[in-house]
Amino acid sequence: MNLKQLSEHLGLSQTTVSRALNGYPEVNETTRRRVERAAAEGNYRPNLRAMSLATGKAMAIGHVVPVAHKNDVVNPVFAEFVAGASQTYNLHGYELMLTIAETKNEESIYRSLAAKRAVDGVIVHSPLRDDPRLALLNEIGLPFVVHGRVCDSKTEYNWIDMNNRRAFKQATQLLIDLGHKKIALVNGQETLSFAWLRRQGYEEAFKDNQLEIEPAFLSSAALTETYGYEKASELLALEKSPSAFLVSSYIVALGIRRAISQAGLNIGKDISVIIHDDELSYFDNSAAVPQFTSTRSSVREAGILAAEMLLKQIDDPGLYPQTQLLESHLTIGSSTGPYKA
Amino acid sequence: MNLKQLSEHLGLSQTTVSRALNGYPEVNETTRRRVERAAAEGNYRPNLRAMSLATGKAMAIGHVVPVAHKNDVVNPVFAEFVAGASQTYNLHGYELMLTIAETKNEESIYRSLAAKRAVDGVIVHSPLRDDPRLALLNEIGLPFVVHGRVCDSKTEYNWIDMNNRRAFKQATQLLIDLGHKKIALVNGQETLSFAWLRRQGYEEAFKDNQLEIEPAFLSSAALTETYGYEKASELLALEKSPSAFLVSSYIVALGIRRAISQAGLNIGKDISVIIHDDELSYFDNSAAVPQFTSTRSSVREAGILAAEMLLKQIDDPGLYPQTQLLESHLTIGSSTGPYKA
DNA sequence: GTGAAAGCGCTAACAA
DNA sequence: TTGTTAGCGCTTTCAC
Repeated sequence: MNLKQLSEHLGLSQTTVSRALNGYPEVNETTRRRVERAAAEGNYRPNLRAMSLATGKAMAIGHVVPVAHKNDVVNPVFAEFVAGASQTYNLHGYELMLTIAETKNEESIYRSLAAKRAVDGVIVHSPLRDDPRLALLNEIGLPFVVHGRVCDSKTEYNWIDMNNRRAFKQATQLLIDLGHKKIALVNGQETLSFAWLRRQGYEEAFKDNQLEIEPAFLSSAALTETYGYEKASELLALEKSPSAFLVSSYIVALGIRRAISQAGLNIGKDISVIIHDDELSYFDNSAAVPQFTSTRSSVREAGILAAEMLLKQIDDPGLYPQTQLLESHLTIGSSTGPYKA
Repeated sequence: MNLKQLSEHLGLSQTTVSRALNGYPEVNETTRRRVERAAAEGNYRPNLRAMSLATGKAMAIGHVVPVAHKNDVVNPVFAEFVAGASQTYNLHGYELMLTIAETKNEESIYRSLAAKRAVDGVIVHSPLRDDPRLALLNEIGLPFVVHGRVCDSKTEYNWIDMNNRRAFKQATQLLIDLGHKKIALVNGQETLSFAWLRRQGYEEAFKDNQLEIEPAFLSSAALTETYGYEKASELLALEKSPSAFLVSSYIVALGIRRAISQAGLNIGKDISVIIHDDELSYFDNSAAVPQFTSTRSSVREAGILAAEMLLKQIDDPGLYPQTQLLESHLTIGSSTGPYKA
């Protein structure tokens, strides 16, 4: 059923039917009712393509997720974030257009998205500390919101982020409070903003407590199980091995736990582990009462907010730039007393 | 730059330019070159909306991912699968339209996707044992491929799946070969096909070895860390507690490991754990040499194949139905010798 | 309050 | 080999 058929069926013009359905005020209320009923009965939905051709709006938002290498981990947080965004788009009649981009084609993907008029704006995922996409998107004039931050940007832009720096500072502080001094940070690639900020938090806590950082305890790589396993094996074999691990991802943590088991050590007895992932945070120490908190819902919340931000931007370009910093909810009951970050 | 401008610039008709760009054979090769160069220089890309309005093809595929509850885990396999599919779509000029659907609106989402002419076909994720979506999609005539299988379907349909039944049968057999009899299966919700098939594999292995299944060792629920933790704690507190866990997801495994640590047990010494996830599979037993294998790439492969299947279907509806069963690659070196499933 | 008509940017008969 | 013309299904002036 299309507009023409519907209007013929009703004995009205396409114009009137369109106006009735789109909430124009000049339509007679009785007519509107009649039209709405017929539309519902006929299960009429405007053809999206025709609509967007006529209005010049794509009615779609692009999410471009970069993948560095063929088999790299697609950021797992991403799924929840997107779920939130999707919810917002549904509410506003927008579609979500997903593109997985290998870094080499990335520029052409954004350009072609814009040139094809496929989307009205994009969400930028996995920002780098100094991300060339900002300049690119500004150049082609495509509205965007960054999920995360670009640390080294001189220009302003829309972003929404978890407070990674603060979360890791507090997690580190917790371990220090428990008496740990040899804390290994098993981090993501520090060209990525989130990992860089997490490391800063770690370092700040050490500085605040006038403790020295052991360089061998800092590591960063793509967040895979294998990385966690190999790094932890290596560190545990050291003469001066860490008494605690602060881990940037639960996938990595799986590997770390495997190495710890294999070394014959016991988490909570011989060693402490804190996992801090946007999706999942917990503290594991048998001296404590580990209280698990998932932050999953706040990632989804971030997706909702990012999408709203972007739609607002598209609606009213004057709002630029908007920003939001969300706190991570790492709730832990520990032997040092309840801890709330 | 649009077609009109480009053709005026070239002194040709829109038709010729369009034909040249779309590879029609009747175009003079010299003209085609000229057109292609001008198009590249002007960075011309056809407006997707106009194109799809004219052709009647949406040039987009929908991926509809169901989420049962607000904070349910979005299947993590999904990201890799989608990455594969996305790759295929890029190659064929299709877009990937993502929708996160709460089960209650699901029907209307499919209907509206079809009515709005937003997509030419859909990939169905997370199929149930008896999934009402098959009938729905057949009714509205939207081409589809199921990622997974609908066990109880009487009708034929396109699907691609990992061999869950076989993988879990073999994993169970491995544990049995190692001498385990008390094997807990910590599974996903068995209304979902994949979990149901995994359980069948588990049961088959028990039957083959004439072993009795302890009902208390079978559990199924949404795949969360908390579920793993609570279920394992409960089982480990039993008088007759399991000596091995066979786990359907690495997120759940995280919780199980937490419970095992807390119970003062050692994986590989007191207890064995096999995680079998489409994304990630490994066996953890210190008596063995645990050799880790990620099956991540085969999930991506499945995405590629599913997308190809769907595009073929759209191109030629006569091919219906197509199916593919992929084997899980669980490669393990164990004390019983190398094991290849 | 309603309708006629033009146009969004492309493709595809049909003509030449 | 190229061009003319008529749509695709909607929105939106402009006129009534």
